[in-house]
Amino acid sequence: MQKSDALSPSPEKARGRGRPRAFDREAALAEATRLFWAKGYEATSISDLTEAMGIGSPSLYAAFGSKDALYAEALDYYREHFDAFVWGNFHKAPSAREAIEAFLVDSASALTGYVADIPCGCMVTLSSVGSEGHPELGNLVRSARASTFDRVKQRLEQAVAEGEIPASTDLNALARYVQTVQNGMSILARDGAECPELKSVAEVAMLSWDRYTRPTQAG
Amino acid sequence: MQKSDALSPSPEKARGRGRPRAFDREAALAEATRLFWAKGYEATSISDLTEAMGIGSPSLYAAFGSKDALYAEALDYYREHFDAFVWGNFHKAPSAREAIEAFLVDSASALTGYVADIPCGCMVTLSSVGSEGHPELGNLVRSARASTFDRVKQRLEQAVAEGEIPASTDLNALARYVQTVQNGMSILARDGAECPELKSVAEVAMLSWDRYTRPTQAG
DNA sequence: AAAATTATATATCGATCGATGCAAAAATCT
DNA sequence: AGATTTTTGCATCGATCGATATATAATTTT
Repeated sequence: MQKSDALSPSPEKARGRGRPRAFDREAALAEATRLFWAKGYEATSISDLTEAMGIGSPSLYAAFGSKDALYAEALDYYREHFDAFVWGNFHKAPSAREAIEAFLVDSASALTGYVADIPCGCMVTLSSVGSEGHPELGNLVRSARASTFDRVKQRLEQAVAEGEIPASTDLNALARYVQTVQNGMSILARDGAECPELKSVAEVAMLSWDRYTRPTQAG
Repeated sequence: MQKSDALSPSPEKARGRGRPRAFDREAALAEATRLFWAKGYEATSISDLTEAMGIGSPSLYAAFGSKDALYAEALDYYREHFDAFVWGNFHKAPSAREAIEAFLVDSASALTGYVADIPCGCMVTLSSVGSEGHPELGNLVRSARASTFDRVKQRLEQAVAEGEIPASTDLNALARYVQTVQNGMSILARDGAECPELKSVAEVAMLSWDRYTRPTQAG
């Protein structure tokens, strides 16, 4: 008579001592992700997390193991649930130019919170984890940051193969450039830049693309 | 007989008028700046600071007041001693285009530590102070970040006044773009990007300038 | 319904955080 | 010289950090 598939959440929170009901792990992870995203790893304390999740610290440790492990899971959650805001149209675009433009324009929207009720800036880009004291998490976020470059460069290679851009193009320089612009957007977004402002940045940035992918000017 | 006039700030070795065994305040501030720069505000503890400075915590508090105040002084020290690496040629350039190009190219050198033995990335750009818990310092670094935009935009306005670029140019978009590229460079530099890589980014970025400052294509 | 299981809340752990009180020690002033 | 001044090193403060042991209560099994 009880199916109890491990997640039958009730939004009501039981206040009694003891065991009110198994908390919703997914919802708690979502809260943790938002908190880490908005405040960063070090600035987010266990107290902050347990308060936002509505659970006690033993439940947190039983469910996620440690603060580090929770952050790692939050990173996965972030990439799984929010990357589409930035990369969705990129992957659907028929040409590299449209893909890059979609990536930058959609980044402008996503990073400023115009597409959903989310913190400003990219959780991965703005994470300062790894500067000291957390080498494992540092490698994690660094590799996450590197994936932006990888995706862009891979798309550029495809564009070369398809003849969209000249084979003589310096794909590393171009991909680093795109990565640089998108990274910079996160910082501006965190400081309060608005979506239209960043969209204009994206448009200006694309002018370099047009120029750079046409080495011999042939108007 | 004694040269200490008891109320003029010692110009040279910063020898306190009391006990000469007093530590070198300037050198200590330099160490603190480097530490904050490399590790960030929250990740740098008082213990880290006192160890690097070679003093005890009471001396630190007597000399600087608090961790916050020390960070504020470190920011001043940073701007006073290292901004020239990035802005020196910008201010000397005869045209806005050369100024912007110098700014981006010199940023590539400075942010990757090619001009001196300094941490990678910009202390101001990468500072996550203000995300939570330190509103005063947050405003400080935010305004410091805003100064990049202000300087660039002011130079663009001058360029319009001098007829270097069309009056119809969207200076906000262009200045935000330059700011975005330079901010992004800091993140790449922190992740280990090399100087030549960022210089190529600067060159690609300048292609947008050439295109954007010529609204009616007249190649 | 009683027993066994499970996950919670309370309370607290040692370590470290930023910040200070105190007395010893060194240099200037008288 | 001695008295005063001032910084330092040692020790420690209360608060908070991340993490855990214990006890209790709701759920599951028998």
